[in-house]
Amino acid sequence: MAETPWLDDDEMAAWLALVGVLLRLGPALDSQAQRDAGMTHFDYQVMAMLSGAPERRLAMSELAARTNSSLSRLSHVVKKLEARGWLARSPSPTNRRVTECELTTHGYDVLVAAAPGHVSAVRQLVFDGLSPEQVRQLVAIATTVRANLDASDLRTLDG
Amino acid sequence: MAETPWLDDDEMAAWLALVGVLLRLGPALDSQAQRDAGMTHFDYQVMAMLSGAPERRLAMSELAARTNSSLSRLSHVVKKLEARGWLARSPSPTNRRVTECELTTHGYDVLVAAAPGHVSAVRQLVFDGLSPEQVRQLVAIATTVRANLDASDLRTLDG
DNA sequence: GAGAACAACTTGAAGTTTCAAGTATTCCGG
DNA sequence: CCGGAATACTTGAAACTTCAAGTTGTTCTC
Repeated sequence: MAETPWLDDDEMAAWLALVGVLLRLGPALDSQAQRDAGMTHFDYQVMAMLSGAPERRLAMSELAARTNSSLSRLSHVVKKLEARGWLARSPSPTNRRVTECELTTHGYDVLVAAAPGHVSAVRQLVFDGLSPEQVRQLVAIATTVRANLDASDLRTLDG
Repeated sequence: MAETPWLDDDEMAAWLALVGVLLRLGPALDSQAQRDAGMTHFDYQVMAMLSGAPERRLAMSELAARTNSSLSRLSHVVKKLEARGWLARSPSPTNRRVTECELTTHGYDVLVAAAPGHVSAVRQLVFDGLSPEQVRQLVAIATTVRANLDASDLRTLDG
């Protein structure tokens, strides 16, 4: 751990505010999606990523990467969504250890129906009151943090 | 829902980056805290908030507010931490429906031992690579988003 | 071209969080 | 000061996520 310089005032303020967002935004999005569309925010993300892929199809591991989730988490969720008929799994024709996931027509319809409410929630919860300038700042900041997270994944923290 | 203007390019970029952070930062912090201190990041937050309060004591509802959690979630977690001897509950002397929570000496020691690893993780995962300018921007942005979240809590979304 | 590592999943159990009730206490209007 | 609302929690069940294996298939190395 070596030496650990404490957080300065700005950093502490940023950290507290960020934790507040972290802890509240997830539940808030889940609650909206659950109420309006009977799905989790993560369910929505999975279907949205599929809908944007060619053929509305992706390998599980690729889908996990694009939804920022573990393969295990994805596997459980996909099983649930498959049971609802919103997507279907099938073995990849080219690599037999790969499972591909495809959004069904029904799933696509459900996604389309859920989209406006989702976008409206994101607007209300995140972008309301932010200037265009701040939105650009947010892109830069969040991108840097994501890079930090990716780097730490590899080093399992602390190196 | 009224009309729903879609997200523009900057907003979409910000949203995707933010979701990435949202989905990865929580687990990353949990994993560090679990590995180094045998606790959840949320457990840490609870104990840290108590340690900063006068007498290291707070009512459950106040603690819930300061940790951005539901009372129910807090209640379950406090029960767990109490079983470990890290904190103790007792009825408030002044208001009989209030339960107060106090960090024990042992709990304080555990917290102090966990702090350096936690701070180091926050530094590594969040602040690494951010300029002081960006840290200040983050404060402003996160504060605005928090205000949005608070506002939506009251209106239960969509008004 | 075996066998060892590795990669892509799946699964069941354990831990966490939410959800829906339920209980006890305090507040407030008449 | 009575009764209905609101507040402050607690609890058990359901839903979700992680964790630790386990399976099957691919790739690499000698």
